[in-house]
Amino acid sequence: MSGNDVLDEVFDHFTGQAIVFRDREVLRHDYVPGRLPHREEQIQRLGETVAPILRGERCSNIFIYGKTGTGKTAVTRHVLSRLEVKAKELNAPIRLCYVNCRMVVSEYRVLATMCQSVGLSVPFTGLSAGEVFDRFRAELDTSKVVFVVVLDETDALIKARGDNLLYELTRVNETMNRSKVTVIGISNDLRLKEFLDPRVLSSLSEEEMVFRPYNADELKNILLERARLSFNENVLSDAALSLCAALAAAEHGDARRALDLLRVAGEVAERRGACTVTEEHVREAEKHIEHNRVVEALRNLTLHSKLVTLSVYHLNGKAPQGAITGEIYEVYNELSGELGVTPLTQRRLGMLVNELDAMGILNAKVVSMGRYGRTKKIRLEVARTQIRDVFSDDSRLGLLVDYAPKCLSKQTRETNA
DNA sequence: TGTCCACTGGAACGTACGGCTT
DNA sequence: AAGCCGTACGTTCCAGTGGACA
Repeated sequence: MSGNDVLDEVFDHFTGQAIVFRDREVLRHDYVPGRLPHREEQIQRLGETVAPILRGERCSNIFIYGKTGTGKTAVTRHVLSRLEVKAKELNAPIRLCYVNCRMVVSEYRVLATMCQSVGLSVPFTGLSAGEVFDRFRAELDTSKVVFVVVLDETDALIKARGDNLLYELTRVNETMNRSKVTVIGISNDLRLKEFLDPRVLSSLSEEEMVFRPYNADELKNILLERARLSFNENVLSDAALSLCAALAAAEHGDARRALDLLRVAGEVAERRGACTVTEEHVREAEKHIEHNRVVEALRNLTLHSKLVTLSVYHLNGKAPQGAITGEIYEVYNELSGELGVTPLTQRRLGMLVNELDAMGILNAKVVSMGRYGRTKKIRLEVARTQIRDVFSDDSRLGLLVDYAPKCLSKQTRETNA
């Protein structure tokens, strides 16, 4: 059979029978459903808080905490979109601006996005943040309007750049005559308060909301609701749905994760030509998602981070219980030499290890070896085969996957002696 | 009980780069 | 063209530290 025949078969199979999905878009993260089960209380509370805006008054700043997939963003978007509609009906002047600080990670870009939403275009770079802020304030104050800015994943911005922007935003109302600004901060990190200046904290948290994680039953209801819209009738087995809910509930009640599992399980079933989505498809989906996450993360690492990972890979081959920073630096130096790259300092390597730890590629734990100092014990957190697969495809690193570091054989000889 | 190792991790600073304003 | 600015990525310096060992 030629390549074209194979493809024809694949495509025919896919288009001929849309058995599984009715509308898979409903399962995507950015889909805002009409109803948000188990968040009625939060919707009402947020609604009550922002309602004064409809009378042209500024409402309290709001800070929303909760882990990923607890519905913070969905509730906020839902309430604000209704607010916007109502404001239009009543002719109340409002402007909404939504910024995801993980995507828009610098203070400057956040300001630029805010400028955009008041119809002010600013250059990509070249101005100081202060200048952009002044322009934003001046433009906003040319008319009487309530400006609501939602800073989603604020924790990302604050950890990277500090709370200067938030400080400015909370004080901006003092210097404007006509317009008013309200800030809605959303954070995945409940400990964010520790990073904030007390002055910022007090004015930002005029109103505080905490979103508890969903439990398995609640997740099941959410999934049921979405499944009705996204799957065809009688396709999804109850067992598969319950499993998605249970797996996501075990992982801090993340609805996003549950929806991902459901979508991918549907796709697995579709690919296999199955008529129903079963528990087995969900298990398969779980593996699939994790595998993709790791492969993507490994592929996108910088050269030095890849070299560090590879050094841990080589060391863990000899000592699975974990290698210490000094050893890793030695192997890393040798690998860099093989590639003809200037190695980074040990200090920098320490930071790269921390980053890899945060990404879940490595596991680093500070340990004290008493008389023999304090260091980090570092292990690979992903399967060795995954490292092999991804790095073997890399044009530069491919050769180093099977390379035997000289400093390692020396160490082994010493321990044997 | 004090010493001392092998680091950790904070802070300040350096450099290169793209891109704006004047 | 000069002077800034933000960003990314890195270096240098150094105080601090947990706990085995003498």
